[in-house]
Amino acid sequence: MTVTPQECAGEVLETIPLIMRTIRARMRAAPPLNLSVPQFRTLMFLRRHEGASLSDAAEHLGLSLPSTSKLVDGLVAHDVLMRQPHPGDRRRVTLTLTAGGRSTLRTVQEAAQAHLAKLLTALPADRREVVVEAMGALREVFAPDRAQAAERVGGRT
Amino acid sequence: MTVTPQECAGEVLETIPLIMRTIRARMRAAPPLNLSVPQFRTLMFLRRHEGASLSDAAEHLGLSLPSTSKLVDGLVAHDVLMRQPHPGDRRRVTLTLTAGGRSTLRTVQEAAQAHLAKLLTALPADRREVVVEAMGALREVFAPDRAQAAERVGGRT
DNA sequence: TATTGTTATACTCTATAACTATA
DNA sequence: TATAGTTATAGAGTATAACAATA
Repeated sequence: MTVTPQECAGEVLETIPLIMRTIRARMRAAPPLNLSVPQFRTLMFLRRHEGASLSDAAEHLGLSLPSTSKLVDGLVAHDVLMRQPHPGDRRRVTLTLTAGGRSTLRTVQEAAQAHLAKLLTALPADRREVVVEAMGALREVFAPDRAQAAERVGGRT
Repeated sequence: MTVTPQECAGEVLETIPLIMRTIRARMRAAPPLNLSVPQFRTLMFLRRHEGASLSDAAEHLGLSLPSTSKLVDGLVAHDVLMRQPHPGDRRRVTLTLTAGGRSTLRTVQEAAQAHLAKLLTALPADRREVVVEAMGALREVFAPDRAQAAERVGGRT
């Protein structure tokens, strides 16, 4: 069976928003902080890129600078993120997770991942493998710079 | 290689928002109407379910009734959707695409799908097949009622 | 009383345009 | 002049709570 790009695109268009809905709902429901998906992604990025600038974050997130700035406003207001002056270039800001932010992120990530994992137990292992392979392929297509395997919390030990 | 649910969940959590970002951006950029993803999904649903009620749409979309009502407000304002009284139960509304809405939806869907398809040509056919299989598996998990193959526009002929 | 939908209110997400401060 | 970021403005998405109309 040969799958055309059009067919593949149709499946993606049908399926991704559906999954997104579940991810969003779970993220918002996860204590201790009701993070939105963009907020979560911002924290994930900053955990991997300590002290990144606003522009760095905007580029990674695929958002405009004003949107990113506002996103950061919210995170700072919730005390999970710090905006600090950049030593050496006073136009820049340096973004860093607070200790609480680090802990919140860990908790929320584990909760969201655990919830998805629970749903995914409905699939046999070989179909989960297909899903993992597909996710890799899609990251190559949609974000060639981030095509490596995702971070694994609670994965094989 | 055995893939644990946790690993699989991590990959999904990393990848889906990324793809979603691209889908959203393309949808908003597609003439003749800058549809949001929820607006697009609403129209897709109503094309398949002529004359559905607001509650039907809300359930399919996974949204609250007030959110759905507001979503419909916007679509009606753009003349792509009609709200009509339900004959026989005056509490209900009957949602129907306008002729323009039908045409707009077709155009936007084809444009979005074509854009994704173009990106997906970067994958060899066997990896696209893996993606299609994975989408099917994920729909089974996240929307058991909609696990059939997606509608295909421009697929194999 | 239960169901269907809308209004009120309050956040977040997102963009473009205009602006400030620094290099 | 170019770069980094913020503020102003605007529209969409989303929820809960309160309400209105109909069954």
